[in-house]
Amino acid sequence: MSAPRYRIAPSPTGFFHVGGARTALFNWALARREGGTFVLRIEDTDEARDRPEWTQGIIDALAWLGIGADDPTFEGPYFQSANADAHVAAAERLYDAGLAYYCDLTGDEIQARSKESGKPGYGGWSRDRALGPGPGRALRFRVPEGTTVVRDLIRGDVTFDHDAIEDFVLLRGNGRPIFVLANVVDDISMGITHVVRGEEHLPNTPKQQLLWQALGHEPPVWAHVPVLVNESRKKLSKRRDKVALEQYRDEGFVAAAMVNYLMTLGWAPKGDTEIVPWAHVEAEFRLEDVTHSPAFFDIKKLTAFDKEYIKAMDVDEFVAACTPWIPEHVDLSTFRTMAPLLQTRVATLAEAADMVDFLFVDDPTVDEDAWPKAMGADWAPKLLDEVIASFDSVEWAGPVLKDDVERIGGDLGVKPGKAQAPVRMAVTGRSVGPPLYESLEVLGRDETLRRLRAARERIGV
RNA sequence: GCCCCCAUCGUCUAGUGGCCUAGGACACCACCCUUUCAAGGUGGCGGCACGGGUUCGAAUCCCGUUGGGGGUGCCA
Repeated sequence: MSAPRYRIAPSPTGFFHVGGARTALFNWALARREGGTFVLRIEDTDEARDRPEWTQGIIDALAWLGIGADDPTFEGPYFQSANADAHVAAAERLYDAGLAYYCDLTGDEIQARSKESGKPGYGGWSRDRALGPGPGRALRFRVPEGTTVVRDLIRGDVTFDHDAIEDFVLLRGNGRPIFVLANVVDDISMGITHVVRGEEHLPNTPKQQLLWQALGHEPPVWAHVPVLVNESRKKLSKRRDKVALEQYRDEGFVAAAMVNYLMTLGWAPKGDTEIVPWAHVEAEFRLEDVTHSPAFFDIKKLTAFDKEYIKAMDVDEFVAACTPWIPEHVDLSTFRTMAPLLQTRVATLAEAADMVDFLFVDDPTVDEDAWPKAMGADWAPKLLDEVIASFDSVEWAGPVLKDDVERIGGDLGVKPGKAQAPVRMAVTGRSVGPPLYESLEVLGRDETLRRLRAARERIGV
């Protein structure tokens, strides 16, 4: 048997759907392991052709996931529209062979007839009228009697009665091919052997299989993966759900985490951990093991995966990954010394710079809601006064500063956890953040004292 | 309406007739640790939709019910 060829056929709509991303990953894993190829075919439309950035967006999104154009496994992108002549030619071949016929009924007429007869849909009105091609006439496929069995690698054999399949349109009245036709013709001409796609395509599969056979080819191996749903178990939609892969990328999710998480939707690696490297996925993933039921795309769990991946990075890797979100005014070497403290604290790469931004601005932005709680205690002014006095001359090292603040707090009858609060608020402007004394060490004596004095002044007497 | 798919903790899943007193992960809760927040550690909560079969034995096989989802255009 020759090398398998997998494909995805996304329609460019301005963003890449996370569900499409998962399907791509499934195909990619298989193609790589089996020494096959992975074909990207854009199901483009007139509108999309005027917007090359949409197609580029898909390519960029795939590249982010690690599905790269520089890998010989990858092929494409191809464009459906480039093959339009072949689609029409195939349709005409079917007409010549008597497997399709022309029909002059309009949509309104079909509806009227359906209403009159009480039977929904197109009733095969023009089947035997022997109409030739002509303006406004659509070419319909003559669905034969019988049944079609779709052999699905995930779902097993699914039987469809032809009675329930209409004589569907191949060419529109204007002569342009319809999606199903184009899809099959392209799959055939590109030598696709495996069609792994979303479950929503399963009901249309018998039509495609019929077309494969009518065109004289053995149908490919089918596999329909469960859809991704939202919290109300509806298919993820652009309108109400966060489905654009690009959005997660821009918010600072780690690509490897996204890849790993997406793979666990409908499939699970053996063992007690779901956090597994791609190499493991590539070696272990089997379509036969894919779940049958829809999966909820859970951002909370994605976030948990992201934290794991961020924690596991080495420092340089982490700093490099954060770079796109680090503003100009941030000193990179200072950021790097703080980095290990951030890695256990941030959920996304974008949060890191923000968490230590107080180190790099003239004055920290004060969280006014948190201020009263941190500064309101009656011992707070006194503590600040003594800390200021002591910090003026104490050795400037984190552990020393810690002992100092805790000693002063202790003298006032305040526990270590509470004692640091006013200092933290004064210096960082917030009640939560990275470890305080390490931050002070990095900030330096002069700036720390300046901020402490400013805060003390704000409290007044 | 018709067709198709699906059904294990809140969520993602393991489970392919005895290993199941149904396992893990995320989330949640509690405690420990602790300079805030995290991280880490320990423990807890929580599920086979329902009803019939088949079988010595069913989460697992069959049938039905209910529930959910998808498809059904001269859309892609």
